[in-house]
Amino acid sequence: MGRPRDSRVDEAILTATRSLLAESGYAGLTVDAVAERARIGKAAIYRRYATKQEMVFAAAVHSADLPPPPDTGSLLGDLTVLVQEIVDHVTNPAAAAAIPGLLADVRSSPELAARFHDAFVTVQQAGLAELLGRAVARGELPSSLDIDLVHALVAGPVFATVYLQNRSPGGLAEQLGRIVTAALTEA
Amino acid sequence: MGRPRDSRVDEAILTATRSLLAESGYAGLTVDAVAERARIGKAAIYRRYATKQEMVFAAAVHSADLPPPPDTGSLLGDLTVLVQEIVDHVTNPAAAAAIPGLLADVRSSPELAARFHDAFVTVQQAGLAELLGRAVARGELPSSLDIDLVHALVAGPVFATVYLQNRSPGGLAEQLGRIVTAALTEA
DNA sequence: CGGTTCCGAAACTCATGGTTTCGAAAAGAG
DNA sequence: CTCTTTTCGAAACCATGAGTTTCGGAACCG
Repeated sequence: MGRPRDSRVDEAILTATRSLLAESGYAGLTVDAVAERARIGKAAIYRRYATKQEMVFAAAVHSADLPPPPDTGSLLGDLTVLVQEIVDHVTNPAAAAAIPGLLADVRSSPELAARFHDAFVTVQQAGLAELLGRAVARGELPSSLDIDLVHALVAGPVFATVYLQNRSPGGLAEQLGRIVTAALTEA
Repeated sequence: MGRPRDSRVDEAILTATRSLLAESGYAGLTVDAVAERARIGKAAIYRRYATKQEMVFAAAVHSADLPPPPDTGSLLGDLTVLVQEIVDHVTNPAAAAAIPGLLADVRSSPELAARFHDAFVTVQQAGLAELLGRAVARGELPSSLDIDLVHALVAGPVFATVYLQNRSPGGLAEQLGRIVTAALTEA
């Protein structure tokens, strides 16, 4: 009942948020600037998102339409592709600007923390679990695997390279794919 | 010349900042609250630190008086101890609250970024380089090592466990020590 | 049509980072 | 011992930005 939301407004908000994230970073992003760039009123934003964080989350993370888990036929190949996907997501300009800020804000909001975990960590771990399951089925790996540990081993170095060392992760996918494969098969 | 700074004020600021970080987190920390808890004026804070970020940095990171690089006699032992030191630093309540926030703010301030990198990344890498040098001298490792990669391999999973997965890193030091040792010696 | 919800625009509140001012106290310089 | 400088706590002050509300008007459902 009543006038329905205009989906072009939805899209304009997300697009403006992404471009401003890339331009000004997370700290420099203001809701007024998003409204101005999207040529809409602030009320239209707050009708959709309760907080700035939710808006950023929707623009930079929720849109992480993860590709289906790859099947290259080998653990090494699968892992390398998965790492590359994480690298690609994390180096996308909007996401790169948003993720550290969200990671910080998440610590004062269990609500946002749960969403972020579902959309980011759980999704990555699901892809990883699938890929590891195939390796187990092929006999490449034993079935007793600590998925949290393997995920930390895969995603952690990407984060450290990009956010701690502030380096470009070129070539990291291949190196990390080899190392993790070796670590898992040698265990 | 003139009245010197009162070192008790210095200490009161840092102590108040640490306790408030642990209580309210980074987002909930206000400069007025620090001044009130330390029973000082805000001017005394801004006389010492240009921004809230610098204050937090001084309270939570700069105080990371890193222990000297351990020498346990083996690469496995040394790496395990180093990882445990990183885990301890990162799980200290004040630092745990501060680090994600600083990591986010760093991205809009090259000034702060450089300081953070020096006090955090460079320090960890120096300890790591020393430890690896000993292993090379003992013949445990070849001399061609990518220190950035090894650092990402060591620090990354700790970050992923604590900040992404939001889990307690108990037992991680031993597991990670074994895995990285294996990865380096099998390469 | 009538009621409800949307729209952009703009005004508003409130919290907070950061600056400045105040009178007073502490200390080095001469 | 006195003058000058810098500190001290306290409080007023300013600017920004998140979030709310109000407005006149338009779009849609029943």
